[in-house]
Amino acid sequence: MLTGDIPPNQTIYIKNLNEKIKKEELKRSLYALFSQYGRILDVVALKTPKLRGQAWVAFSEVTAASNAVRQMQNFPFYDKPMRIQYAKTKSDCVAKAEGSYVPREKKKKQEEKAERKRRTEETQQSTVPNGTSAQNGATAASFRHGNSSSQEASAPNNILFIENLPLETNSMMLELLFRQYPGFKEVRIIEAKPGIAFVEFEDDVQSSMAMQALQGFKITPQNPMAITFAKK
DNA sequence: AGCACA
Repeated sequence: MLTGDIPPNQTIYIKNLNEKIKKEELKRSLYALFSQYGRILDVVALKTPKLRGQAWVAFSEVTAASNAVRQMQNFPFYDKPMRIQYAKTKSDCVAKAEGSYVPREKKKKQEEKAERKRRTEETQQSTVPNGTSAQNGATAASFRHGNSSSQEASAPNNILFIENLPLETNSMMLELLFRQYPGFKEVRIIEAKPGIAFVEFEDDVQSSMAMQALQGFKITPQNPMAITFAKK
């Protein structure tokens, strides 16, 4: 029983998170860590007694969630292995995107079931609101998904692999960019292979943050950086 | 262990 019998869901449920991490930092780190698998619609984390140590990450695609469940299973995140499953229910942000969102009023779990049934029986006269959201710019996902020769995303690594750099890029330029992120250690360029570089951080979480922040960064208009984790 | 969105 690895993930239990929970059917695939575009939202993942994460538990065994380090409860000492502040909510905002936790959400940002989760966003950075998981955005390599696809577009993230929302990250939810609460610190209430019942819900601390857990979080939900909603993706725009189920396949992104599936990859995340597999690849990040037991990933040591703030010194604790993440336990990841599919969420049991649909996220509000997803329902909103489909136009099927109904704000919850005070209700108990039993009434929720009844309401869910009622909702599906209703004829779908839901008017989709104005084209909402889709606010964050292009990220890692744009590159990997748009690339026909792309394979599986590499597992998280404290070393980043940078491609599509202008040929004249030197390590000083890259260091200026990457050293603004915590945990930065060093840049390595390969003289024999212009256009690529490796950037090392203290750990995977910090490298992920930098990846998220600088993904697609353009040193020249023709050269959006493509950042992935280096292969181990 | 624990499945929410206020």
